[in-house]
Amino acid sequence: MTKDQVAASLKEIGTILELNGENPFKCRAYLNAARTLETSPTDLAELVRTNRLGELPGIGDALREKITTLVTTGKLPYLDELRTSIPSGLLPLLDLPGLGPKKLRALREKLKIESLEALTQACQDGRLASLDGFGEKTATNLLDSIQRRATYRKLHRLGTALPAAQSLLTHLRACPAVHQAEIAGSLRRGKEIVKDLDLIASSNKPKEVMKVFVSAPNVEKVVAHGETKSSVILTGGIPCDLRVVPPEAWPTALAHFTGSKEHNIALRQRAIDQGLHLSEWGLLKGKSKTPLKLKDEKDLHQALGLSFIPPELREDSGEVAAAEKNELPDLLTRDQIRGCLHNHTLASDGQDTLATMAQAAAELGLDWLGIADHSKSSFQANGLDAQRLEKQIEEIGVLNSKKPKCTLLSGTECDILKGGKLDFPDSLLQELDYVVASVHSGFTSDEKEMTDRIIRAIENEHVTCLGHPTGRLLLEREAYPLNIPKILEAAAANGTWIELNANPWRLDLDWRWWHKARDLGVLCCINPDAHKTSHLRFLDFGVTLARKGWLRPHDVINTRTLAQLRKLL
DNA sequence: GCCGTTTTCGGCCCGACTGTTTTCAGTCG
Repeated sequence: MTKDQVAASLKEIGTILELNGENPFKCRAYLNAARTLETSPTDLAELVRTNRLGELPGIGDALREKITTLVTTGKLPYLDELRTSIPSGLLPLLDLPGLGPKKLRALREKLKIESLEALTQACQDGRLASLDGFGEKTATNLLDSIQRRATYRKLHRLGTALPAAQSLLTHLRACPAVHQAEIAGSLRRGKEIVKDLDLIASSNKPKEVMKVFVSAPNVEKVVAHGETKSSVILTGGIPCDLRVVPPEAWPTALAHFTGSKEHNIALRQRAIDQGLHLSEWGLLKGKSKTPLKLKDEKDLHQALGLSFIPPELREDSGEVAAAEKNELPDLLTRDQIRGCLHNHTLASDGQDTLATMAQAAAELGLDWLGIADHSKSSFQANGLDAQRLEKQIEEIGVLNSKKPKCTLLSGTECDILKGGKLDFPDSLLQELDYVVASVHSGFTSDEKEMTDRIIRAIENEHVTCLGHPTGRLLLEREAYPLNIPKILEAAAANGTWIELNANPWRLDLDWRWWHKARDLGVLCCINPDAHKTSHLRFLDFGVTLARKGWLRPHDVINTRTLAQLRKLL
């Protein structure tokens, strides 16, 4: 059983226990363990084999035993038994906003509700409203939730969420009552997928700010409208929360609403250990009612004995311990990016010419731009054959002879065929400045086959960089099965770079692996995979995700000057 | 169910909003 499958099983246990009215802390222990596994970059099978599971935080004897059983046998009698205690239609009901374990339990015991249909019926015929603790409003809201279910459940890619948040932010900042306003939540932490948008503002007139917020042009429905907190659904279905705090609470509030939840818990625990009390309203010393004076988040972290923790790192994955020892990495920044390697033109499936792409890259401040059009086996993308590629190499030579602001490099995005053979012969590959090798076919292979296939390409001396390593399309297509630790080791052994594909649909390799990759000595290449000039801006997403993966400037080849790059190549 | 250099038992982050209530439980982030 894979790590994600084990994590899903633990989550299921925690949820069923909640529904059965178990001790909430016991439930949380299972949910915490699931998260620990999901975020741990280590190989689960390896941990089990070497009996080191217990070293993970939050995993004690009971969980170690259950995880071991899951990994080695693929089953868990305890979970099977739990499943028989609840009907299959019950769990999905928990996804409805406003319906938690306690209410669902009451509905099940008093009204025998065990499915969406039964719930809808009870809301409509008045039985639900007549229950203790329920009422008319609850029934209406639940019916509304059921109707909007698809919308509420939707997740959103960074590429769509960020522009929506920025436009709301502009709307808020135009309000004179607003002191400061910022994007918070998972979006500020640079998550590749977000559930909702979190905005925060400081003001002495919160009511006015809230009024401006709920009446913003792209608000479709107001879910909650309070003095300091409101929730809306935007057209397109993205939920958005706004919190408004007085200006003096800005640093603690910004930190609080940026999260993550787990990071916040770690910080609050740290505050308690130091005789302090931390909440969104401020940092209090002992029994004092007056918050310490803080200028910004840096001040807050300092007051807790920490160096400043950038938002991207706040996932409770070692950042607090590193900040305590002043060992946080000096993260990559956008202005350090000088070029990128994986871009397309009209020759294959891109929409702009070589010259236009070079011009656009220069306008973004890039010194060098690699062109890597598809190879011949990618028929669907009008891949180049040897002859057309030779012609492109010549064209690039001509353009470069005019000494443009941004120098072009000749490359290819060469298909890795089944079995690991490349789509072009070595004799052609060696004429190029570099080679990005990617998989575009045969996604149904099993893990071993796909891993071997890719490693064979990594071992080819002409392959510079592995393109979009897992082939995932966020919220659309799963990654193909791959042993990523093995891929990373092969890349390290052969000096092959790994792409961080910055297209918001991909963001592949996933940020969760980069810390490990970095420690293995694997170099990262951030690539927009641009199919038109406007896509070059995807580099911003790439930088965010690289930061999230703890990458420093020298871990990323995009920071090299053209001369340094040529030497490396 | 996990955890511990004050604790091996008794804690486990903290607060806003809603809807149902006359003081609070449930849900959410």
